Amino acid sequence: MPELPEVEIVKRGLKKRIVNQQILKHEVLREKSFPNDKILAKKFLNKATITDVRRRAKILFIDLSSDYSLMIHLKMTGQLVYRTQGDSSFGAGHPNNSLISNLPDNSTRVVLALSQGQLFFNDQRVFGWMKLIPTAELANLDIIRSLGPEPLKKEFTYELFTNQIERRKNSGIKSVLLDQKIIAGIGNIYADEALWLARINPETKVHELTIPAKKRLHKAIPKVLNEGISAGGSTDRNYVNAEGQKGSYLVFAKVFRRENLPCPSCGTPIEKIRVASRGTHICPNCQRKL
DNA sequence: CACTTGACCTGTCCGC
DNA sequence: TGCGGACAGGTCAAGT
Repeated sequence: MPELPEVEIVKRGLKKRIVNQQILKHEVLREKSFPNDKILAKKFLNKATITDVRRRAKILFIDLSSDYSLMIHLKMTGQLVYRTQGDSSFGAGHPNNSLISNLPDNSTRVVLALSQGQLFFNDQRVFGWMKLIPTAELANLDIIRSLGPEPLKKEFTYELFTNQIERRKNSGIKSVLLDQKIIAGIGNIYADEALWLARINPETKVHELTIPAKKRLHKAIPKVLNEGISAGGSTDRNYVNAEGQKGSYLVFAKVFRRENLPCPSCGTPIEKIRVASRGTHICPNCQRKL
């Protein structure tokens, strides 16, 4: 579900609302979603104050005054929704943005009671997780250390981009874009969008890419990610922001989930194919194989 | 080592 | 309406 733009939107929403609040207690409705030592959780989670909310790749960190952090991965269907009691201001956003009306619901896995509201970790498919980890140890975790560069940071130069993708020169470019060790934060939606914008067939091997194609792709990646953020994230099914509102339902998407609709560039019907065992959307005219 | 595939879960949608 | 199968935004552990 959530890719870099969606996780970024959740981060911003949470940061605005929950920093400086105290965690009064927590309730784990599904063990797999928060597989922590219970004594540890009681000691370092309850009574702690939230000091910051951060993001790296698709992973969120909620830092605590106990020097521990909640590390959260939403995977496909995870949501983090904050509510205050009887708050009527929610839902005042985009007119298409419907709101989760009842919480907890049948996908709620963990509830944090905060001093001024409640934070719900919902996750229909139970692939996501949250873990309590000493803040100082986060950067040393394998899962963090092995991540590729953040594509919206200055460090994401053309040279770094090509060095990274050429680590997998015999793979198809789409599967490489999805590899978090190569570039952090791209998922299935933004991979398809970036490849369309760069006019590259997703099955093209990295070593077959021309220099102009690589330059187009390097520019396309931050462009589509920023568009996603501007649109408030994209909602295919489950994604909602920290207020429980959906994103702009893929209004910015040029190919994703638009099979049989005309390509915005040339009018050819978009096709849905399978690449690296993922649903993949292309314009067969603009994104021809070499 | 590089690369691909199946598994993890639950819900929904589509065709029969 | 019911049932089986395919599919869904992500990542691993296995396999070749």
